Amino acid sequence: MLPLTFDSFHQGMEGKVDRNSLSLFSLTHHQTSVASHFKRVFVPTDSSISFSPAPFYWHENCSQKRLQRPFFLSLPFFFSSSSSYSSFFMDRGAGGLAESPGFFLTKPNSFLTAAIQPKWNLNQHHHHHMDTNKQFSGIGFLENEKQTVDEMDFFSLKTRVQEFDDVKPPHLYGIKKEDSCDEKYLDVNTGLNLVIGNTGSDQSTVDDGISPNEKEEKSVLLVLKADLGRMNEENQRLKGLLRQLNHNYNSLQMQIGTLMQQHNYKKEGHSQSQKNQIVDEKMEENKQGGVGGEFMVPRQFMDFGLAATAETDEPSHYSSQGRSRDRSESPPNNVEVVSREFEPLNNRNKGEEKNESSSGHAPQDWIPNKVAKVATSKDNIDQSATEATMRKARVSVRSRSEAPMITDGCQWRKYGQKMAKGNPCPRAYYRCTMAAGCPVRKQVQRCMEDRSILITTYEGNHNHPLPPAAMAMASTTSAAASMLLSGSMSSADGLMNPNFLARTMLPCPSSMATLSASAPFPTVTLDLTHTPNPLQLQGQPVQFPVPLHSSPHIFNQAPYNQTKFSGLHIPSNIDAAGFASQHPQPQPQPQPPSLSDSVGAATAAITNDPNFTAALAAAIASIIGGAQTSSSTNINSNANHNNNDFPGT
DNA sequence: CGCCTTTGACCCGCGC
DNA sequence: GCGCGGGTCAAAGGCG
Repeated sequence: MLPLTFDSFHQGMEGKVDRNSLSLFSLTHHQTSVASHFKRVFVPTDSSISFSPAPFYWHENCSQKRLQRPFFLSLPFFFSSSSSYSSFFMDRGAGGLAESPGFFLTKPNSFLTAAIQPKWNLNQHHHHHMDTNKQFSGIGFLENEKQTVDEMDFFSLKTRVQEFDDVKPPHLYGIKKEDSCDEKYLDVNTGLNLVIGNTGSDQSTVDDGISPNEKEEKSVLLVLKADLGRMNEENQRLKGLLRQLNHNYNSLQMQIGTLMQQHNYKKEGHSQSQKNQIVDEKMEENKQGGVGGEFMVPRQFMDFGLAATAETDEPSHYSSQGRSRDRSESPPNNVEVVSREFEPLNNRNKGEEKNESSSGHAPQDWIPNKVAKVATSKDNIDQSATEATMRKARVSVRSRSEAPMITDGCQWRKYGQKMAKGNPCPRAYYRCTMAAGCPVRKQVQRCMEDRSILITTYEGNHNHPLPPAAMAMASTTSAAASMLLSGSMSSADGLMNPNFLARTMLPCPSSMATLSASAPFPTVTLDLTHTPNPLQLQGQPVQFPVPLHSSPHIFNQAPYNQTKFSGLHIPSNIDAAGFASQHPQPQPQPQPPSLSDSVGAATAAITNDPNFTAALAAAIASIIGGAQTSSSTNINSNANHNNNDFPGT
C-alpha cells in the first residue's frame, strides 16, 4: 500500500485534472450546529468523468482493511454540479475508532474507483498529520471492488484546498424521529430534499448513552436504508431509461408508419382507383382486425411476409383450418391478388375437392384459394393482366453449405422430394411446422453446377410469431418479396424510366442484380455465396443471418420461362440487412454476435437513405413491369428449361 | 407416442 | 389425348 501523501493536500497544491488521476477534490467543513457532520466535497469537473459517490466502511482494526458494504446512501442525493466543480456533502458518519466511513467515487461503467477516507483514521493508522478541519483526505483507485484497502493504490494528492464559504450547508427542516434517526434536509444549494440517516456525528467522542448493540442495530438499519435508497435511485434511473426506450420505439414506429404511408402512396399513385380502395380496406381491416398500434402495421411486417401488404391474410388458408379469420367473410377487392400470392403453379381445385369429399381429410393449410377466386368478380379486366405473373412471390437464397438444409430459425417438415429434370440432386419440399396451418413452404436443392451451393426458396407468409433466430432470414426475404410484389402491382410506374435507374443505381459488378419476375413466379434470389462463411468450412449448417454481410445478388433464377433483366445494380454499400430492413418489423430483431450489421443499423441506413428506397422500388417495379410486358410477347425467347438452379427445371 | 422422413402415387398445367 | 414435369399427398417406417 502506497502511503498517502498528505502534504500536497495540506499545502493546497493545485493539481492537474486529468481523467487518469481522478484525484482532485477538496472540501469544506461547515461548522454549523445543524450539519456539523456534513462535509461538502468538491470534485473538479472533468468532462470525461462523472462521479458517483458511494460510501464504504473502513475497518480500522482489521489487519486486512477490507471495504465493507456501503452506507450513508444519502450521499448521492447531495451530488451537485457546477461549472468547474462537482460537489456533494459527505457525512462524517459513524466514525469511531472501530469503523469509519469512506467513500467511493466511481466512474460509471468502470471498475475504476476512487476512495476517499476520513483523514483522522488515516492519521491514526498511519500516524500522519492531523488536520481537524480538513478531515477528509484520501483518494485512490481500486481495480475492483474486492480489492482490499491494503492493495489500494492511492494516488498522491494533486489537490488544492478550497474553502467554499459561499456554499451553504443543507438546512435541516425535518424532525428527527427517535426511532429512525432520520433527518430531513433541504440542500439550499441544489434545492434537493435530503433524508439523512443520522448516526451521530461525534460518536467517537461523545457518549450518547447508546449501547454498542443499539449502535450496531442502527448501523444495520442505516445500511438497509442505504440499500433501499440506492435501489430507489437505480429504479428511477431504470425508469428513465425505459422512458427513453419507449420514446425511441415510438419514434421508430412513426418512421415505419411514414414509410408505409409513402409506400402506399406510391402504389396509389401508380395503380388504379381500386387499389386505393384496397388500401382503405386494409386500413379499415387493421382498425377492426385487432392489429394494434397507433398506425397500420401490415402483417408482413410482423410475419415472414413474402407478399405485399395485407395479401398475406389469405382467407382460405385459415378458414379451412377453423382459424379465426373474420376477414375472409367479406373479402376485399384485393382478394384476387391474395389468391394469386399463394396459388400454386397448378390449379389444385380438383385436388382439394377430392380431399374434402373423398378422403375426408381436412384441407391442408396451403391450398388454392377457391373461395378467393369466386370472390374475384370485380375488376377482372385490370387484374387479368396481372394474373399471368402475379401468382406467387418467391425468394430464393443461394448459400454455400454442406449441410442438407440451412438453419434459418424455423422448424420444417419434409413433405416431398422429387428429382428435378436436369439436376441429379433431388429437390426437397418442406413445410413450416412452427404453427399449425402455417402456409410457408420452402424448397431446397443443390445447384448442379456447384453442389456446394444450396438453393433455398421460400414461399408464403408465416402466420405465427417468429423466434428471433428466424427473424433475420424472414425479414430479408420479406423485404425482397415485398419489393418484388409491390413493384409488380404497379402498372404505369413513372419511376420505371431506365434513366432513373441509371441515375440511382450505381454500377457495381460484384453486386449485379437480376430479377426473375416473369411467369409463373416472380422470384428474387439473394446470392450469399460470394461471402465466405466460416461455418461452411466446418461443414456445419449455414446459420443465418450470418451471410447477410454479403451484398444481395438478385439475379435470374429462370426456373421456368423467365426474362432476364440486366442492369439492376444495387449499390455495394447497401448490405443485405439493409435490404431486408426496407420494411422493418416491429418485433425484436435478432442480434446474433456474428451479425455486425444489425437490422436496426440497417433500418437507420435505409431510413436515412430514401434514395435507395426509391431506387430499389423503382428498379424492381421497372423489372416487373418489363416482365409483364415481355411475358405476353417474347417471354419464350429466354426460355431456359435446362437451368439447373432451383427451382429451375 | 409424436414427429419426422421416405417414397410411390396422384393431381394438375402445359405443350405437342 | 397423351406425355412430361412440377408439386403434393399420405401411408409406411424410423427415431428419440
